[in-house]
Amino acid sequence: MSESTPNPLSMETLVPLCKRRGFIFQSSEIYGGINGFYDYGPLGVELRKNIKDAWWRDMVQKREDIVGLDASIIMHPNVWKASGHIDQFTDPMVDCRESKLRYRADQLFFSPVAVDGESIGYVSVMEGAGMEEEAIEKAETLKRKLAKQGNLAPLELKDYTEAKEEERALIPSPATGKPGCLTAPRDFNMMFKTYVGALQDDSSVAYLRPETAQGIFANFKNIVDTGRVKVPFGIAQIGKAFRNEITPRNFIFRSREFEQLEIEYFIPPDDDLWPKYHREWIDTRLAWFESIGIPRSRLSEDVHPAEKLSHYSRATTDISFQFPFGVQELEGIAARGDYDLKQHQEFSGKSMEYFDESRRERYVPHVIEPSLGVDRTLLALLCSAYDEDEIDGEKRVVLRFHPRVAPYKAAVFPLLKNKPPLVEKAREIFHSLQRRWNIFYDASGAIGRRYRRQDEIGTPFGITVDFDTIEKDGTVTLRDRDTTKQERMSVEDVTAFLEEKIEG
RNA sequence: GCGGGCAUAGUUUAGCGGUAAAACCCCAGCCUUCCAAGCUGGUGUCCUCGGUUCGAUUCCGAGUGCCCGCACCA
Repeated sequence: MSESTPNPLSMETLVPLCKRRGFIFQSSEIYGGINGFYDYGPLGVELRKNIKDAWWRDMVQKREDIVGLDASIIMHPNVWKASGHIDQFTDPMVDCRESKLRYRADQLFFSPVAVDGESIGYVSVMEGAGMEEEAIEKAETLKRKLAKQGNLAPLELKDYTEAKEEERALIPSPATGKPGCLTAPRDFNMMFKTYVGALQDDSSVAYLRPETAQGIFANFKNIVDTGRVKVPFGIAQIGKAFRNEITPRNFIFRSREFEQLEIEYFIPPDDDLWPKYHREWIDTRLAWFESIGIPRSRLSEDVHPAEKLSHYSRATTDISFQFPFGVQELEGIAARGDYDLKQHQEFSGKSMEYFDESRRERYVPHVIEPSLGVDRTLLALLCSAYDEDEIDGEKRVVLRFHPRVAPYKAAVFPLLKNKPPLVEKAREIFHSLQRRWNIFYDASGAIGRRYRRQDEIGTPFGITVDFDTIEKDGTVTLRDRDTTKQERMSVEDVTAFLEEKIEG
């Protein structure tokens, strides 16, 4: 669509447009705003809903092997113990006051250095392949600096979370080598905490879910028992999730409240099977992005290197999008093995085994997880759709949304507002189309202005009632957003035309 | 969380120690037979709270928000 144009959109252009046209507002703006939360206005909510509907239609309703679910946001706290979020969503962080660098305390290692039994200080290194050699080198340097003679005692590397307070004063920063400038480890738990019931004590603590996936795993047994599903099959869910991000950034890209579109696709546990399913899902998802108007040229596959994989993951491939602020993840497609179901089996004491009739055996299925952010997709759509061109020497801003996701599918105009027969006919056409789609009606201002207004909110078609419509042949003009070309067609043909463009 | 920058109308900006301006947008009306035309009218707590001052939108402090860098990001 707009692939040929360079489209050098900056966030400084997009954010005001989103506000001006009612797509996205900062949350609680009248109170000064709240960091990391956003509200969707009249057009944003339509765009959002169209993304979710398209996904649900294509991933759930049009497939025989996927069923839907809508689990609650607050679940039993043990769900998060089993999933590992209570322990591992907490990353103890350490700041270096000198270099302003930040480290994860569990990735930072230190050791006392002793020469002939006399302690001469500490060394610190970052976790990594050569960290032991690096530590020895640093210890030698320290020994030379202090002009000590003798034998270096073997180093004992421990991670920084185990450092005692008196040790922290002596441990140098790995960057500057200066002792005592590292802070104590501080916890950043990313889960929002709340209390269930009237009593606000430790027994009533609950969490807002940081991902929708666990609601699916927690219902696996229910769906297997009642859903008439057979492996391989998937469970899909759309819902809000919450993460207390340290630094929300880049508009709605990383916010503290966001919505996920997730599928857990359960497959047999054979080691040679999952790569095939993983690949299939990557291809399915890429094709879907293209079907809603995100050009393939701005999408890429990023394979997570083995050493950066999460503890549960066998392989993760991100589908990334070229945002104005860089290439960033839209969707993660992870091969999660049987980690989650096994964890819930252990913590709940309930069997998560599935009986495979065709193989006459029981197993805990493995899973492929395509996990997408609605808000990120919406931002990617806005970035893909935004374009500027020139009509008769006038600059035009146009959002070239695919008709399927466009907030309004068409706008209906009487050519002139002060001629009642035109208005009457336009209202009639508007009401008739409105029964099926979200349609805009506008009578105010010059016709050119009305077209431009619709261009800027991405309405793909304009339908104008003029004197030929009421006096001659009953045809209207249908104006195309992308080309600005018009063609005449009968009112009856308009419906078929729109249907073809939107649903076809 | 750290460092730097910024905050005036819906948007983009100007301006001043004496209660604020332009353009565009938006709304209503007039006019208008297809691409932001014209005319008339309308819409504003200078982010918040403190301090200095006779007087603060302006100077100072704190808070909040936004942007950039670092770090973090299941």
